[in-house]
Amino acid sequence: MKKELINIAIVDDHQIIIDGIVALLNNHATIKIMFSTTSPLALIDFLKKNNNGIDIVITDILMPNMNGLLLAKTIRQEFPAIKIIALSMNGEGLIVNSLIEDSNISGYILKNTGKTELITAIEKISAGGIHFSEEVLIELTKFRKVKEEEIRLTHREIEIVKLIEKEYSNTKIAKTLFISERTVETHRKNIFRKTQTNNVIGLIKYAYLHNLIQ
Amino acid sequence: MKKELINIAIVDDHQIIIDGIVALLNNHATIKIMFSTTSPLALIDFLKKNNNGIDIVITDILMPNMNGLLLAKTIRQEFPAIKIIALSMNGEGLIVNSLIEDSNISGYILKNTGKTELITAIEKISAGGIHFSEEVLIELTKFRKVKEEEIRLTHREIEIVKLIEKEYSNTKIAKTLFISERTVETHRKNIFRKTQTNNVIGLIKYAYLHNLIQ
DNA sequence: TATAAAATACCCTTATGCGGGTATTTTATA
DNA sequence: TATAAAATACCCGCATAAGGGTATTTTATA
Repeated sequence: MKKELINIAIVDDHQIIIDGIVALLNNHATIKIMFSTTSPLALIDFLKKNNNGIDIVITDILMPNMNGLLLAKTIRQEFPAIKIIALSMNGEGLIVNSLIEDSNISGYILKNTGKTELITAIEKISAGGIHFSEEVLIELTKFRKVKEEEIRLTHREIEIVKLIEKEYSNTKIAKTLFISERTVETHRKNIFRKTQTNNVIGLIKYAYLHNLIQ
Repeated sequence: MKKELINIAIVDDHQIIIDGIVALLNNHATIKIMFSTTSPLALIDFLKKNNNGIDIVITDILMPNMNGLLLAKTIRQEFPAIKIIALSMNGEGLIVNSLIEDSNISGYILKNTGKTELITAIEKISAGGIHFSEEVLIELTKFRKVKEEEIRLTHREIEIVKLIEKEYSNTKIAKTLFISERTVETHRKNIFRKTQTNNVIGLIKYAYLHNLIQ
């Protein structure tokens, strides 16, 4: 027995985007918006209390508090039948990758694509398919290549990167970690080698890019 | 003779937000959306060719190509009768301030506010009033305080900051700008003094924070 | 056109970073 | 418990950054 309506829940920390999506999707006969919220936790609560037929969750992936990534993982674990569409401002390489690898999302669309693509995505995904914005696919292949060559930093190394980012000198890092300045220098050298950088600026950019900091 | 309809044009680089706003405003009897585009330049073109009664322009303020700030200034100069509502993801202190000081915008609303506030804002502004989201007002007073202590970097200094961020050494910066390495060192010293930093990392963080880069 | 601001350039010294090594001890893990 | 990985620590040396000055020329702007 096939369901007629596609039931949707929306999470986005920008109320106006929710209002917008609601307004434009409600005109479609096959789509029904059951729930919308600015709080990912509120969605989880809703699903737990009242999981009456939500098919697809549309979620922003850059939200404060609990980010879209965590939300996607939670939904995946607790409500595996629900499909997820990530909605994003841009194709953030790292997040895209995490979402697809760890959360098994079904779709990823950028906010700069129009309502037509959104509806197409919803219908494809509801039918069991997947949908990714073209830009996302491009970003993804770019990122995958980088990742293969990526060497992981050790805990100690990450610790030191964080102190470098806090503008600590080698001397201060040594004092903070109760180790010799020579050791700090060694770690620093290894970090540069692994990250393929050769100065602090390159390193800090790498750290921000790979989310080593924050 | 009072006009019944409020004629609106929308600029936002995210098509989905345009679709959303269009969808939710078109239900209102007093509001008519005359034009919408992802390109600020397209709006200027439209206004020049066909300035038939646009009352309010709703514009995103963080757009590529020509930013909302420039758009606001242009509209102010060339079509002073048109009122501007800035639409933003967050209350970016610097931009908020510039918009209000230099562009005389009539309203500033955040995207995390709902459709009710948007409509209220439009109606208030159409009647000759102003409307700012509460968060924006808070951000504004905070920023005003900071700004008093803030010293502006010169064009040359910003140029050099950008090269530092590109991991250029003083020697390379000197060669790139066809100036002496001594001059670069002087600029660097002045930059550190002005930004109240004392190493490249602090400087780069400052630059990112104050949007000197990109 | 007078004045201020910006851009240019030099002097000096000390501190720190960065790159090349090698080597030992500690901690995981197969 | 054997082996690898990680963390520790030292050597040397050069290059560069950073902090303290002063001073001239160029460019805006009132």
